[in-house]
Amino acid sequence: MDELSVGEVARIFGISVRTLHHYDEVGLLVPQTRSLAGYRLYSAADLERLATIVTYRRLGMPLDAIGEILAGDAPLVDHLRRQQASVAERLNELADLARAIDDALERTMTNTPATPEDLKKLFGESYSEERQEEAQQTWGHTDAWRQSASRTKRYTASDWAAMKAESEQVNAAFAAALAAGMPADSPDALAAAEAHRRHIEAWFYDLDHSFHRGLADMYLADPRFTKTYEDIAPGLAAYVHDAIHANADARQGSERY
Amino acid sequence: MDELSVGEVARIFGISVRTLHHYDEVGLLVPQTRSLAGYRLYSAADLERLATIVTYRRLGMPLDAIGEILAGDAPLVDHLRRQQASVAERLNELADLARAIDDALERTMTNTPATPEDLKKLFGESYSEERQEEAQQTWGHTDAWRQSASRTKRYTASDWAAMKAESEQVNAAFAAALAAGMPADSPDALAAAEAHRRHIEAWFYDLDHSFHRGLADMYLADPRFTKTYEDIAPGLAAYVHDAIHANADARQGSERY
DNA sequence: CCTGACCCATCACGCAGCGTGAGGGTCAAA
DNA sequence: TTTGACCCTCACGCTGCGTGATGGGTCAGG
Repeated sequence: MDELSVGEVARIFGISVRTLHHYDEVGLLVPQTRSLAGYRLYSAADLERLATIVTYRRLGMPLDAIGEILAGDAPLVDHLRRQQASVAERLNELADLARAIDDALERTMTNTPATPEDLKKLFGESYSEERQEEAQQTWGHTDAWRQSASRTKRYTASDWAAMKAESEQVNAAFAAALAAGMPADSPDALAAAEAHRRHIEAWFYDLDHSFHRGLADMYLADPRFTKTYEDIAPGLAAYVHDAIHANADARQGSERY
Repeated sequence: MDELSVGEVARIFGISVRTLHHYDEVGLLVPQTRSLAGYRLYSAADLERLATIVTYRRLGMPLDAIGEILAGDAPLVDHLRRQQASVAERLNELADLARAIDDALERTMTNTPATPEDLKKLFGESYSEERQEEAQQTWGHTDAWRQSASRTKRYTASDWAAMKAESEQVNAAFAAALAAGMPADSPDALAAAEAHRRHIEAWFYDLDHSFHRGLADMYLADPRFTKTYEDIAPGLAAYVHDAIHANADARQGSERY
């Protein structure tokens, strides 16, 4: 007898035994005979029918539609067209979805706050989590710190990059004035000091001229800040300090509000 | 109190009440309070959370992934990337499917025998099922009919269209020879007659020259055939008849096998 | 005759995300 | 107080099988 068991049929067609059981359950492919022990036995005709089923299944057709086709109740072409239409629709939906996800991804990327890793990449040694801790200890109770923290926590990597670029321009202005031999109370130096103040206001916290003086003092007192400026040009730290004080002197009288 | 019931929330977000129930069941969105009667009451915070859920749901994200994002257990970007990958994969699969279905459809179409409707469209009044019946009565017992029937029953609409185009060329050849004043035994007329014979052999049944004569006689005897030719050009029916006979005279002697 | 290694069988739950009743309280207006 | 619109909690249904659990069948070797 050339009748095959479930396992053999499954291997031949590359489908699972469970699938054959399922087709039997729903009446899509009921094997013509059973052995005495109740084993399903598939005839050549069954295999032919199964071949058709597997083919249409690969086209994503639902089982009941395949049943109709095999029963001759409905023309194949109709089902194929319906399949075609539904696949086209899902294809469109998926394409929309893909675009929506791409958009979301991009928006998320550009809106995601920078991670400590991002910051290390941007600022090198001058950024470290311990230094942040220390600063938190020292300044954490001040309004300026809280304001700064609440703003910077939402900064993205590109925000930080923009900030850095701007701050380098400010430093370059100081360095240029120093290199040109301008005194610390020259208009150029004052302009640089004012730009420095506005830069900090723009990115971190409100900074009036008296507070700005304090900051300048700290730049000289804390060797890490001093080093930052001295690395750019020797004498720059003191120059920046003096310029800021001169700027505060010059402007404080003219503040109006 | 600005707490909303399920129905209100559902309307606002354009989702179903059942969906809200489901989110509650699986713990994705458990409304903060219940009324005394057990009604779900959604707070502003709940609505915010729901807005996020709905957004990600529109991106096709599974509920548990959304849960993780909301819990802060997993970064959003990871999930978005996974979504992106899986959507891209499904998109490819669907595109393959679409192609497979198109192929299947085309194969099916080109292999599907033409229906009587197709034939009526192609041949107009000259095709009718009664005429087929009548022809079956008259010729059904002949070998030529059987051969023709067994071949034509598999012809598709495009096969028939090709046959029609070819037959019109043959008729045009006859008409041209007639219009040019060539006698029915001129080489052009003979060539047309031979083309006519081969055309019938190619599409319908084996046709030797003696059988061809019989066919020519019938074209004159049956007024429906006669009309077909006379509609093309007056005198064409007789001309075709004569040409076929002349062609048979000319070739029959030279037939070698 | 027993044992083991594979076959096969029939339940029956699981899944993903709700849809869709069934059966029964609740609430505000008339 | 009745009505009608809402709300509640089960609980099954859908698609096409995957994945055990539990229990017999078959065949070769000891």
